[in-house]
Amino acid sequence: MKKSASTQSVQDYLKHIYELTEKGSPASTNDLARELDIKPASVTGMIQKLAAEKPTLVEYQKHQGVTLTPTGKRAALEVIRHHRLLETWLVQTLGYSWDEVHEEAERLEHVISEDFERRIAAALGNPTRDPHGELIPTADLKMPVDDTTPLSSLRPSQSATIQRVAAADPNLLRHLDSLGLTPGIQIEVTEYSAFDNNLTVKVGRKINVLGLNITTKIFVELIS
Amino acid sequence: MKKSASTQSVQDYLKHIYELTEKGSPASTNDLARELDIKPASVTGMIQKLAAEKPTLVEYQKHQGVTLTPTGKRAALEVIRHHRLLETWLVQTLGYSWDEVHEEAERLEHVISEDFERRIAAALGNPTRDPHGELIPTADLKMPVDDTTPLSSLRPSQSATIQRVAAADPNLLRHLDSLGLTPGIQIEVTEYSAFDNNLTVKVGRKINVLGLNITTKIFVELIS
DNA sequence: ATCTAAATTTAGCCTCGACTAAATTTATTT
DNA sequence: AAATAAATTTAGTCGAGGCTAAATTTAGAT
Ligand SMILES: [Mn+2]
Ligand SMILES: [Mn+2]
Ligand SMILES: [Mn+2]
Ligand SMILES: [Mn+2]
Repeated sequence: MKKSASTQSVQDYLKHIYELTEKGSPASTNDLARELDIKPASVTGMIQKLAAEKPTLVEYQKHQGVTLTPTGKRAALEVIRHHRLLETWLVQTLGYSWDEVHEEAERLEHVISEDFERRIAAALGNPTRDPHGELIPTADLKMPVDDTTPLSSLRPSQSATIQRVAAADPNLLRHLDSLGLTPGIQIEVTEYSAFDNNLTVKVGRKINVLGLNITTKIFVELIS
Repeated sequence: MKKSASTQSVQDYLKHIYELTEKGSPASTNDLARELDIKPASVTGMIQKLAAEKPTLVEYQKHQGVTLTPTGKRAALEVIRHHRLLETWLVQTLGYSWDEVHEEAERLEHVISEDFERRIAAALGNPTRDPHGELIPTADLKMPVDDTTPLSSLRPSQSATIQRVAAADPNLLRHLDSLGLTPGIQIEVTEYSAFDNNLTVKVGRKINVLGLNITTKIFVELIS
């Protein structure tokens, strides 16, 4: 067990590299710079440093982007686990709403101890998803597989349960909350417009017409 | 309302200057260096920078030590309030013991939002003392006056309630806990030895003979 | 195949906050 | 009043992690 003691900065780099490489391709300098809100030149510098460290965290080929080594991936999942457990816990025990937790968790994720992590995980009953429905990496740092489908792919007469809402913008989150579109909620698609891809969705007794910008961000599990 | 956004480092300096100047005299470079575990030369450098900042946080005279300005004092109390609320909250809601909380609070104190502070304060019922009995600065950043007396000044037949235990060493804290010497507990002094200043103290039905090293660290309120 | 635009890297610089070694000031003893 | 010791400050250096401006590579469009 190594205590690598990486900095806040390094942890954020690893976290965002993880997210950008989830679909398989390496993370580009520019994308990383945009996500981290750091200038591309600075990102190049940091990536080069990371790629040169003792236990290599990152695989880097000039002009080809970065990927994580297994060690780097574990470090990233550690931070992501912290983040998602913290969000869950802020909502459950301190009454935060789902649009408020991200910013707070963004800072706390870097400073809590492994002991703290264990305690909140236990207090919450080892949850598998955070308030937005994002999967929480397990204690041994494996990311569970997500088998949800985007709401945008459903068609009339299909019913489903909302599992995950992939949105960060607090305004959008509050809007979705006001429509009742939150994880755990059951919905039914009643209409589809091929022209604009709008879906008409029944939530409880309310009916909403949702555009692609929303339906691609909501992930559901079909009810057979 | 200014968001000064001071760094972790600056916050720790201010906090320790506050503590060292509580008895009236300025904090010396060396004392500060020892408390912060930073070399004296570095402390001089930081103090000089702090004394030169836009809203002055610190009063500094070469070779005469530092004191806090009202602004600096407020900043220090803000951090101390965070620390003590966090300790209280870690103990109450996550089952930490009083010898474990300090280290965790030491890191969290710098990253929680004012919103977080308000939420835990409210959830705890706006407590006035932390798990060690230290007074928690109020929401408007005033430090309540402490009117306790050291246990060492009591004499046989006097009874008192433990209010505060001024110890940081986890081993000592665990020892005191095992003796039942914790805030809120009632005690009675039955014997005093003028030779070694030992006090014999009755706690519940247990009798302990305590040396100066312990009795000067326990602060009580006399029962008239 | 060439030209251009976008992406990426290099080079040089900066601030923060620490450190060591050396100089200086203040305090204590003789 | 000196001499010595202790405390403090100065001077110079370092690593982390940013930034800008300029050079270079790669990718896209004729
Ligand atoms: Mn988040
Ligand atoms: Mn973060
Ligand atoms: Mn503490
Ligand atoms: Mn601290």
